Amino acid sequence: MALAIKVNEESFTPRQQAVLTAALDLLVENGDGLTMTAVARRASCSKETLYKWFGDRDGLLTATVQWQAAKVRMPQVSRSGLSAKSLRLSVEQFAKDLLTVLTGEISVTLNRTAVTHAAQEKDSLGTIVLENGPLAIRRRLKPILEAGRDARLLRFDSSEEAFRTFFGLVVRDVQIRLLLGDKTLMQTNIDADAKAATDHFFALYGPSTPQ
Amino acid sequence: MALAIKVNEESFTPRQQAVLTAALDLLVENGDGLTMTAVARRASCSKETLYKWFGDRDGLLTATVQWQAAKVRMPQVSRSGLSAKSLRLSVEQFAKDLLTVLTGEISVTLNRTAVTHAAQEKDSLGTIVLENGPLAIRRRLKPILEAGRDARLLRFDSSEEAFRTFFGLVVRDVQIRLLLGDKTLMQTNIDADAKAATDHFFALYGPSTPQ
DNA sequence: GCCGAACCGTACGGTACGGTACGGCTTGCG
DNA sequence: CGCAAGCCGTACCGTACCGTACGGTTCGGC
Repeated sequence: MALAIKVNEESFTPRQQAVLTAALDLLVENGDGLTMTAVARRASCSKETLYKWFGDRDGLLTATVQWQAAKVRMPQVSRSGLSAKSLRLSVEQFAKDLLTVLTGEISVTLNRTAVTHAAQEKDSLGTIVLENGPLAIRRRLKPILEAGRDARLLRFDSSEEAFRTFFGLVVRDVQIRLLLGDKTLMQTNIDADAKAATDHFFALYGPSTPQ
Repeated sequence: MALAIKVNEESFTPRQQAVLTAALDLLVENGDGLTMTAVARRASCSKETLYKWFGDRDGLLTATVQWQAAKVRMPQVSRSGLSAKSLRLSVEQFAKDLLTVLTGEISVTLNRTAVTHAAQEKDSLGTIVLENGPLAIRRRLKPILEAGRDARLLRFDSSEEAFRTFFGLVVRDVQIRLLLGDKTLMQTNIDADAKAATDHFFALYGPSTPQ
């Protein structure tokens, strides 16, 4: 029955969170290893309890992804003093945080799980990951960009387009390669990549550049 | 047993290709619907034949993905007359082709399949898709970029970095959103997006721009 | 026309897993 | 103490699907 979205504000009991942690661990260490029996054993609970709490396997999966995705709150960047330098630092920090999260094992696992789920006409996990991933990022970055525009430190017509370009400059092909299991992708210093992406972004949208 | 990579040069018989087509159709129309029984029924062949030809389910899956991925050869762009205008047109055409392929149903299905596969410590499909997707694109675009640099029409230190930035500018968040089943992503005119990406790329790497 | 090879259709075994039922244990409460 | 509720552990059932076996049919070679 899947319980739809139950997490929004009312959280889980500690015991339930222990179960979700066990489920997430199983997901991370073996993508398809999330069987109800395995979760029950790992969490030292009974399958009956799992079904009582989460309805069915999909409900458990959804709760796990939702719960974990909501935990991935990247640190807020201060948008107080809005000088050219502070704006640039904020953006660069944002790029760093984004890359750090995206290249993490948990993010890769969650995205893989959601993609697999979406491959079966069931897009609920995909929606959750989208909502807590790219869209959450957008919601957080957009005000910063718009503040930068108001302060004449950035130029763009559509903050949506600006954000998506920023996303592309930062992420590039990193995420898809990780999802596909590419191991030749060495962690070439996230800091350097974030700095380069920020340079590019300001080259495109900075005040002294056309368009 | 999976037959490792068998496709490289020796192709499949027409009958075998009909089987692979059936398998691909099943994949596209229902991601997880690729059961041996379904393929056999769709292709009007016996399961015994499937196992004889492809070894096991993984072999069939691998053959299907490999065969289809190899078919996705984007049209070559001419790099003959290398004027500023022709280079720009080549790059823009490349962006268009890339977006067209990536947003296609077959590409989404293949990538989802490969991601799912990679989520199970089996990265063979991921490697195949990587090899025929991003890496093939890179192999084809790099010489164009380097020719542009030789002709002083582009500036960059590493063609690898230039390519990856291009990829990011073109793809942005489109692919991950499609893989996650986002339906709010209207096809906002691939041509316009390709043009914008090309503009950005030349703004960053064109001859009159620092860095 | 005969034979063997390839293949179709189907039935069957084995297994993995989702979901349910039930006995037993602990805990809190009157 | 007695009882009820919640939960653990486990046995169990039904189903889906992989992989195999086998009889029947088509087809090319001799």
